[in-house]
Amino acid sequence: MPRVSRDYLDRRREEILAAALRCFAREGFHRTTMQDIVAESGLSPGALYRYFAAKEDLIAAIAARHHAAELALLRDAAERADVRLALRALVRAFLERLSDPGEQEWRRVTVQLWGEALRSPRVMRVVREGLDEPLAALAKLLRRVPGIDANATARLVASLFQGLVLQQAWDPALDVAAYARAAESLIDAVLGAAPARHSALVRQPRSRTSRQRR
Amino acid sequence: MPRVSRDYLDRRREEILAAALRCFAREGFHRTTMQDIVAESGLSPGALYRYFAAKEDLIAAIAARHHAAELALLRDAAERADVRLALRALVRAFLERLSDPGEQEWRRVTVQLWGEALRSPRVMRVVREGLDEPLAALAKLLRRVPGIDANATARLVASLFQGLVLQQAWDPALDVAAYARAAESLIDAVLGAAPARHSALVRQPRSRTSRQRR
Amino acid sequence: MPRVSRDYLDRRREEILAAALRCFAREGFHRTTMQDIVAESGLSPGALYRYFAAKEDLIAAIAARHHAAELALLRDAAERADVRLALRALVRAFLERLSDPGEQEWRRVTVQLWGEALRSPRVMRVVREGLDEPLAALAKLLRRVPGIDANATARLVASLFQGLVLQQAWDPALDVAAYARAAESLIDAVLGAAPARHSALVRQPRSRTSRQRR
Amino acid sequence: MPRVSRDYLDRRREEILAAALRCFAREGFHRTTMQDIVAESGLSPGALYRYFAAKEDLIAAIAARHHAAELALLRDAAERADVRLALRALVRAFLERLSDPGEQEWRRVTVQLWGEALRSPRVMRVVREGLDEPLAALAKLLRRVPGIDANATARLVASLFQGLVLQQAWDPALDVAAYARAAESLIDAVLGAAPARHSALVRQPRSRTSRQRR
DNA sequence: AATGAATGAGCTTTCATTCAT
DNA sequence: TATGAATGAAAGCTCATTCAT
Repeated sequence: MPRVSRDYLDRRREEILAAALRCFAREGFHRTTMQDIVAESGLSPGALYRYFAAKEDLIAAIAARHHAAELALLRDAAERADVRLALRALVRAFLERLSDPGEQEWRRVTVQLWGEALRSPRVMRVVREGLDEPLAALAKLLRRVPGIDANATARLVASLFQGLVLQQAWDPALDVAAYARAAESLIDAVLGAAPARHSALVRQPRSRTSRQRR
Repeated sequence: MPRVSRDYLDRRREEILAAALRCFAREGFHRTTMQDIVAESGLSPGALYRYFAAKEDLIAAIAARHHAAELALLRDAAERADVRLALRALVRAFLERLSDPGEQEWRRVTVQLWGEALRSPRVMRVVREGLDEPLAALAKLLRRVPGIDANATARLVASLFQGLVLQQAWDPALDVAAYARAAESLIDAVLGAAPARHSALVRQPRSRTSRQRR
Repeated sequence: MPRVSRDYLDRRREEILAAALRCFAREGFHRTTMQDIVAESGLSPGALYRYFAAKEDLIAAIAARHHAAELALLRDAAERADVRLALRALVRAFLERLSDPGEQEWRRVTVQLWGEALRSPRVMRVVREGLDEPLAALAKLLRRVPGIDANATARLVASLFQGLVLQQAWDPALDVAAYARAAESLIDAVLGAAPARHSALVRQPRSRTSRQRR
Repeated sequence: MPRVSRDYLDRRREEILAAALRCFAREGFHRTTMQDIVAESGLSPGALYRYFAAKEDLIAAIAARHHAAELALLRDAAERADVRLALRALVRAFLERLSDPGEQEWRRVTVQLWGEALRSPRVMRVVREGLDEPLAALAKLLRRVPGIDANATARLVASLFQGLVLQQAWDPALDVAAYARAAESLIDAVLGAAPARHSALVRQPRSRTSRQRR
């Protein structure tokens, strides 16, 4: 019989994940100590361990949360009837996310997750699910396009997003909008049609400030 | 006046890097201890530290070596007169590398490097050089294609390779050849021509066995 | 909100300092390992580091404690109206301390501190405070004596104590009482009066056994 | 049958000791590595070890050299017929040494030696000889003064010198000349005579520059 | 005699996790 | 439930010394 409401517990959980995310983005998984997260979250070590039994659980939970959001975004875009419009919506949605400074922390952590998956079967499971489901959704969409290998092409599309995440993590001043425009041209070319107008792409707030990460 | 030849020293250095690479691929940077590398290399800690003053130096040296090889591969392909042939040669060369089981360790380490760069300015420097030079070479090549943003498109191409490395690291059974074929179709589409025959792509030695690492 | 009382924490701290003192006296700063202190204190390394973040902190804390006690002793003696009586009280108090076998460890550590100060700005600060305050108190006292350089003479007096500490550390069988008597004669001579009776000087428990430490 | 002259060997030995002294003065015994001395002396480790079989041998050799010079200085002064003149000559000679910047390194090392003696029986032996012989010479001199404890007073005099060395090591800007004057007044008082003129005391080159030793 | 690469025990410090209160 | 002091294995790295050349 819980002494506090389920809701309260969930909120605490979210706070911890948010604190952990900030730490991981700032210092990396391995340089972040549980004490750092304890300090960032304002909890005590004992309290923290009631919610997450190990450091790796934090990593996995963050990854799961992350991928759920991405899959939602993808499904949302993929519902469109027209393949081209769907892909374009996807590019635009993704670009919007990348431009959100609040999401930058996710980005940095994502890249670390990729490497971490190679070490931890636990993280690998989450990360692969995070890729497989989007791949399936993309492939389903692309199967409507004749003359292409839908599965392989889905992977190409995934690569375009992964590469962008990576390159932007390394260089936050990267011109995301130009990348997106080029990606749309590419999509148009593949879909074998005249390029559509790039109506109203979100403008990339290119922060030209020196990006240093000590 | 050194007691041993320059050559001997260089060989030792290479042996150490090879030992470190094996360890990093197996256990990850952070789970690999210097003792692990010492054991793997058959040296003593003191000897190891004569060659590399810190663990991070090993990481950076491995990255540098890695990128030099990749750049060479890229330059080699890019010297072809025809853009399409150059890109195709590049895809093929890359695919061959990926198929080489001896290179699998590099792949796994590469993905870790990506995350590590976010934490270590030292590694970031090496990693960015490892991207910037290929990007410049690709952009130079793509500038010959009218109507595209050469720089952004170069990044797209880089993404295709990065995504492939990542996806293959996660799943060594990935059908690299299918990915390559789809990439070539994509290139053809962008270059605005009828797809060429995929004459003799290297066959991917698909190991279908599930690989688990504790 | 600490789980244990402030008092408990303070006691632990003192225990650690006492353990460290024993180790330092026995083996010297540099030959004493943190593991030695851990073993001597009965704590774990982690616990030790909760109280003192570095080995040097232990040294500095011991020095500070030491000097506070000495300053108190000096101030106590210096409050006497008569200069001669004050100096004599000081000599006597000091002699008593030196005779206390419980203080022998402090002595041995003191001498090491002197050298350590030359290397560590941290220790130097503590050590200089430990000299400057007594010097000021002595000079203040000596300013009442006409015809002498109070500051320089204060340093002479300090030297008499320092030399005694040093010589006794090297030879615990040293005849401290004889040294003290000679010092009192010297003080009498300087103060330009007939030597007073050496009423009741504490007897030095001369351990004549040769002490060897490996 | 030596391949090189005895003289050559001796010169090498001296060079090594000089290099070691510089290192010890700069970094302290324990922070100085044999590699530091190797670098400072321009030799190789192997060569260094032909002359001194262990680090401690260097320390002991430096101490022995040091004390021989001091004893000579003392004997030189003590030869005088008049006790007062002898002591005054001693003070003056000592003061000159202290003022010599070339000797500052010895001073810093001396203080470390004092602590080191407590750890190393080897060093203790040298250090005690370095005190006992001067004490004997001083006591012999002071036995001519009636009504004093020659041995204890010899120790007082030694303390005056030890304290000066210590205090100057901590603060090179210390007014050595004032200290010497006060010491002479003290001697005069003890010898029961009117203070003599302080004719030509060596001037202390008071460097008021900030004395920092990192 | 000299060289300098190599040795390897041992150092200080860290940190994920536990558990008495 | 929450607290935070405690644990202790293990990490990265150093350095006095040796010895094959």
